[in-house]
Amino acid sequence: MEPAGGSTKRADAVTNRARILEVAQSVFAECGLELEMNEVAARANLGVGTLYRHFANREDLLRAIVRHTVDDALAQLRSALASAPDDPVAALQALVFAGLHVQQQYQPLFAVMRDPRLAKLFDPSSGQTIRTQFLEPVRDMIDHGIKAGIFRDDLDQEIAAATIMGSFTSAVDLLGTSCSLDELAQGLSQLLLTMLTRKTEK
Amino acid sequence: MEPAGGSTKRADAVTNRARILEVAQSVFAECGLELEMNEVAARANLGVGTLYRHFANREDLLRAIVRHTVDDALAQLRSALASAPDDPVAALQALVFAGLHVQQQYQPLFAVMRDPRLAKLFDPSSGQTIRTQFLEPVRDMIDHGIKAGIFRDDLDQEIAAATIMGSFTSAVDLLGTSCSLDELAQGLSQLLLTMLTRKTEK
Amino acid sequence: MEPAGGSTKRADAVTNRARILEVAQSVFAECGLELEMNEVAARANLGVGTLYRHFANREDLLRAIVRHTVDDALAQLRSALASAPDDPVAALQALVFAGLHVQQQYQPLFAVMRDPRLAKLFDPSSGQTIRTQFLEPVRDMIDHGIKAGIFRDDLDQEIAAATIMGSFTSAVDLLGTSCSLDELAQGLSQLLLTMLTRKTEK
Amino acid sequence: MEPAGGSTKRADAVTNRARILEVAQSVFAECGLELEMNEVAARANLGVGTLYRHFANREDLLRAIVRHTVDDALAQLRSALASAPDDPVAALQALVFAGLHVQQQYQPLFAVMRDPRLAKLFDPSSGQTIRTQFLEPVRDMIDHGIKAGIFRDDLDQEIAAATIMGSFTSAVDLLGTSCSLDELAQGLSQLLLTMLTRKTEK
DNA sequence: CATGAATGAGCATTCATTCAT
DNA sequence: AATGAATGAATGCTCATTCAT
Repeated sequence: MEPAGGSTKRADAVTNRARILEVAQSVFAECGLELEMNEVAARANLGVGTLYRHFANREDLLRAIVRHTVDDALAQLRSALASAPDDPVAALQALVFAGLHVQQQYQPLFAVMRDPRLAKLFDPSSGQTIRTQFLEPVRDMIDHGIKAGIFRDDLDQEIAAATIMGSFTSAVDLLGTSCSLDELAQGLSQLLLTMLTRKTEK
Repeated sequence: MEPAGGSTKRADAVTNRARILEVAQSVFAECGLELEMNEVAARANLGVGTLYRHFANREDLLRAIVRHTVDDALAQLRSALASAPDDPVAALQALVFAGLHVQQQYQPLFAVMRDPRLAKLFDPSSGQTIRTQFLEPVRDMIDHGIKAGIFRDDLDQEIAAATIMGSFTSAVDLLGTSCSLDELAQGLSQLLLTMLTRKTEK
Repeated sequence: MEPAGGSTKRADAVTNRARILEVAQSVFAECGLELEMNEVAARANLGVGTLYRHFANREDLLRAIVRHTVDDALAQLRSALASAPDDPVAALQALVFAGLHVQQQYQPLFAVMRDPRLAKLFDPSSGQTIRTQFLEPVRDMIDHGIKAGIFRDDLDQEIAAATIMGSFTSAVDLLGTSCSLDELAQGLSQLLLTMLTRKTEK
Repeated sequence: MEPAGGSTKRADAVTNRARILEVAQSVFAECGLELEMNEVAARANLGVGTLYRHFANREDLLRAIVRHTVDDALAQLRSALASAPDDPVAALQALVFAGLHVQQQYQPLFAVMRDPRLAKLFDPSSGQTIRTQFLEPVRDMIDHGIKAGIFRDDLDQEIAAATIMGSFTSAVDLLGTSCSLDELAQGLSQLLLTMLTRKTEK
């Protein structure tokens, strides 16, 4: 069994957890919650036992995958917003692009995010929380835009935020194969701007 | 095992498939893709054997459930649109309400609609197709609105349709527990109208 | 797969539980608490699934074996006592014989009876109770003998009962291979009588 | 992993086997035959690898535990007898006390002594032999008592010895929780003396 | 035709043992 | 010599599917 890095085995042990998580994520992408421990182990070129050394059980691994993915996705969204802190329109465009990108990158995971069984893996409370987390950056963006006087101030921010997040998902799911991500981002940004911006005088 | 209803077996047999499907749908609502054949049979007051007389295997049953659900959901959307054929704004409102309703009614199914496992049950192509079907009624509505001169004519109809469909899902998923469906429908209709209608002169 | 009885399969189902229990008991005799479900199934010429139809899990089966054995053993002891209700000496002799017989018959089970893990299979309370049950018939016998004026009335009945039960176990365990059961019963009866009976005048 | 004691490794190595055995015995006391190599190693503050340097495999370790325990138990019994070489009654009392003590101290081991699984660890023959060893000191004691003219000379010494040994086990198992060891020793000594001593003139 | 007992492949998990460091 | 990460065979249990009744 040759560790990918080619370095010594002992040194590998240190990074093994990360490697497993990486492999597991790709298995998850194919199999969803039906991810099999044997499959993960085989693809990681590890014995099952080694898997269990790093993750106490299947649910633990699943949780780790979700957390890892969600953390990364949120980081990408926040980083996009941070790139244009003073320009709400640019912020929206950056968010749309990042949102579509994340959606595409992690499509299989988000595809399973609404599965009731996924909720059971987390505290009953946090089940709702996971998806709700994604509203936060969007809400922030809307808030900034309103305060800057660029976005309409009669928006129901919750509903607007949910709609925006949902648009990323459906755009990639339904149109992702027929358009490029850039085209999608263009069109969607424009649409959402129409929705968010003040009506300018004719 | 005697059929619970007490009606004659013969009469039952005629409608058995429909009854099973109904039961199966409710089992699916609880268990999602983890639906068990024994469970369905038991709740339908049938032996497993009889279940297999109507559906060759689990995947078959799952496919039938999905088709049945999708058909019903589409019918509800179309019927909503049909209720206001000449008033684009009313049509949108009706569609929003129907969309949220359907989303809530069939949440477990739609929650799993993008699951990689579900996709495997259909032709690789039709997986995309199923979800794409839902765009059609929305596209129709937009089209009518544009032709009636009420909706903006510079819309990317595809993207708008996807956004609208997506908004139903996220609204129910993310806000469904904190608002009533009616409140949601109100707020969402307004938001989407802002997005769709022509800018009126100040 | 030919059912032992030669009767129809359906009819077998009725008696299957008993057959499994019988087989399981003999597997238990060899393997003790490490009894394997596969082993039991194989020896019963049944699939594992069938085993699980009759016993929800390994512990359930183990419990059933213990209960079955204990019940039978106790019945044998009580029946021996009942055979000489009015003659304490004959009752002791009958008890000794039955005790040795039961001990030999179920040696492997009793060998495991003190295992702490066995206790965990039952209510924490009944853990002690199982073995304690065996004291009852012995105590009864002693009591009768004392009331009949045949046995010494200065006996600590608890300790005497425990000693008698213990003598069955050690006699069979330690001497069972070198003496016949009858010889053992002879010798042991005499010894225990010496212990129990009043000292007669010289 | 540094040995906990902080002493030098070299010095540890010398006594390692003894230390491991001690630890293993205490693990065995808790887990019985389910003793785990990792558990033993961890409690001995050693890597598993080191454990395997001293005991070729689990069975080896188990055998060593049994031998060690049996040796100690026998030594305690013999030492008790040696404390009253000229007084058969005192010898019995000492033996009873030592027997109960040993039984309590090593209850988990003796509880499992007849387990079929344990038997497999030894030559088919020695399984019997181990337990038979315990008869020897008891037989000696009886013999002395008879020769001293204190004990009855019509005793079947084998059966008497087995009964005495068995009484230790059952007394502790069945009554150990409700009486103190001293009370038990008192009562049991008296009972066994009744059994062993000559009938004195009225 | 309906039934449900039987089947057994499949999966999560454990733990004795090995061996590169 | 000591270590403990890695291994994978083994085991309990589930559930889709079959088929004798």
